[in-house]
Amino acid sequence: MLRAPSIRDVAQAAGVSTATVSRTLTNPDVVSEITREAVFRAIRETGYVVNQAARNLRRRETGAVAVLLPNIANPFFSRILSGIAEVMSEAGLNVFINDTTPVTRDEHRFPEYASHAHVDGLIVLDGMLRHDALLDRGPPELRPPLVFACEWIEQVARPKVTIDNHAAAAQAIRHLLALGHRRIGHACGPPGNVLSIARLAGARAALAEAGLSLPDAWAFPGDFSLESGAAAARAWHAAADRPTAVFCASDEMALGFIGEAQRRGIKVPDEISVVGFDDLEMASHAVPALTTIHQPRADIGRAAARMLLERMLLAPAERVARPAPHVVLPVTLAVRESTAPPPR
Amino acid sequence: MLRAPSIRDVAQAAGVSTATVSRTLTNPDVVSEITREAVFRAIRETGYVVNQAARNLRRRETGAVAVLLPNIANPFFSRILSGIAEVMSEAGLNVFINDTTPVTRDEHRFPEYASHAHVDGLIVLDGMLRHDALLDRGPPELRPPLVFACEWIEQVARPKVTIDNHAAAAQAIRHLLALGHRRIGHACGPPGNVLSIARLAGARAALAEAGLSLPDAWAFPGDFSLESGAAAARAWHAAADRPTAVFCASDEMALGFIGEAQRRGIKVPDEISVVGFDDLEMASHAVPALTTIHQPRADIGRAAARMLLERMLLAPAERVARPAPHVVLPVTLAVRESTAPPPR
DNA sequence: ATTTTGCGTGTAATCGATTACAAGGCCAAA
DNA sequence: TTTGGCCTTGTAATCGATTACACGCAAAAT
Repeated sequence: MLRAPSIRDVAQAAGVSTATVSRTLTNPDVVSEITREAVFRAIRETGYVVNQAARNLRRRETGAVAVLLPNIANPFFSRILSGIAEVMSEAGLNVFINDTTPVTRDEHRFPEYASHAHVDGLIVLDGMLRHDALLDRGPPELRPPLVFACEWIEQVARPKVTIDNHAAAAQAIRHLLALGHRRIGHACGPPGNVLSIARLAGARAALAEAGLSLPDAWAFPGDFSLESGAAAARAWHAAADRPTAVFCASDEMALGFIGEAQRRGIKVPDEISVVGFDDLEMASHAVPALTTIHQPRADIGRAAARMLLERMLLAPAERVARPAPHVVLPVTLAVRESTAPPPR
Repeated sequence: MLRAPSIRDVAQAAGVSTATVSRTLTNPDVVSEITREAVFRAIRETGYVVNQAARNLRRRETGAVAVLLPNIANPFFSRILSGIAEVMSEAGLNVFINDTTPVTRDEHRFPEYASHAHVDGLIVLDGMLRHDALLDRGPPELRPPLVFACEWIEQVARPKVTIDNHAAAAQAIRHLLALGHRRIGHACGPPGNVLSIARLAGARAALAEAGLSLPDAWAFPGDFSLESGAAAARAWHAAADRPTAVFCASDEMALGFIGEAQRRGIKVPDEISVVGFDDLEMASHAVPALTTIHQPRADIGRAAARMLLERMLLAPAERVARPAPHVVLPVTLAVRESTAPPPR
């Protein structure tokens, strides 16, 4: 029966003990040069690869971190993942990616991952996870360090990397106000989502500054998806009294909205201005190119990954005691072609 | 010092041996009901979670599979990943996702993952990996089972799940021919890529059937990206003698092409028909909605995952001996609004 | 010449779960 | 009463790498 070469085979081939092989691998400086060379040669000859399971068991760590996100298929997340993967692979850590809602939409599944037995750390991009699932897993010292990125859960005090959604939404609205719009609607994100709430509140605040308000009829329900953007466009089109501009909670919604509007013969931005949120790659290639809030997605991922690495270095007790930092990354408004002064 | 509860703690709490606890977990039928209950109660009380590293070490497996893909940020892959994750999580396996080109574009990095020490199986979605990296890793019995999905590497004989790219491209071209087009161009995928090659060849074959050919000047270079689609549109627009239809090797290219064309005042499909490939979600929401080849992306992922699970059950020697199956999933042409008879 | 210092290496315990094997208990058949 | 068999459980070896500790030897210090 063929078996993968183990550290013993290497030790034998090099004529040293397993301890020396192990040291050569993790701390080459402490062994003499002659031994080191012999060990490396033996490793090459035998084709030895360290057995991670054994290493992890002994070191009491797993060498992996997990990312929990609501939907892998959402292009918004992909660049954040690249950012995370970039930092983590530099640090020699594997990244598990876990979709929290593969089956049902509402009950965000909480995978076994949260446990120390599986990963050394956790990055959570899903604010809709049940917070008790995150908290009810044994004493805090035993739970792996966790950081939130983009979304978060109010009840769970942990480090976060986010943008200022409230201010960004206000900025989008102010852009529309500056163009002369007075009748402004909002295509909302999924109800209950922290981002939806903050963006709606920011929009409301900016409108209030100008002495305006957002009538309920102009707060179109949605869920960040293309389809819900299209639905918002239909609702907008069907309304008797309609706004001259719509701020959408995501680019997918904005693109869905514009597509549906154009399909109905509406001219964008001549008849309706549309602002998005995220700045997906598609935003600048669409016609009209989408005016939107640019999020530094790769930076968010990198920052979250670095913050997690930092927390992983802390002793458990210290980690629990230390306050959770909150990094807020700046966003910019990318003004393109989908916004213009209101008609007439 | 606080330590996670181990199987010993459970055994002690339940008043049994660790062997019995282990059996209760993996094979509940062999222990008596009374003992079983006691063990489960003890597990609940102690908050025990099995230590994966220890289990993996003993069982000589890792409980994880890896997916190697060229670019997480490409929306084409996301739904394939969902399909893979769905099947794998049902099977109780973790999925590592690994971007093979995080740093440099050309040298597709081959991660440590290919080794048995890290994963129990591998799904490769990147046909540009250096094949020697895949093959030069010790004796074949020791390498983890591998299946290709979407893309593949000719030199590496392994199970694959793909579509018939040649036939699909031919189908797209025939659709344009049926509309009356005689001057048809192609926006190509990245050079050297198996998909690019098959799609180009399929397009050529279908043109040849009709007694036509694809002039070099109408084979616009590209790399599947939005930007390269826009570049193709610029090249098309600048040409003195131009085709009345373009078949793009990906939806992103098609959308980039259409965007750039529209931006230059060209009407799609009135002045140029465009066909895509993939059927991304965006395809049906764009204006005009994109005529494209629909790929069953989730099915591809699921099929690849199932095939990998099957191979993982085989004894190493048998796996090496057995021929590699090739599953070809059917595609359909989604005819929408971006194609029409040629002008005049 | 003797002691000290320190470098390089080996021995052996350890991480936590699994499982082959042995053994004990109980009941039925002889 | 004894024997055989089944069911349940425990003992202990094992997976492969890491690391505390000890030891041997050579160079430096006394």
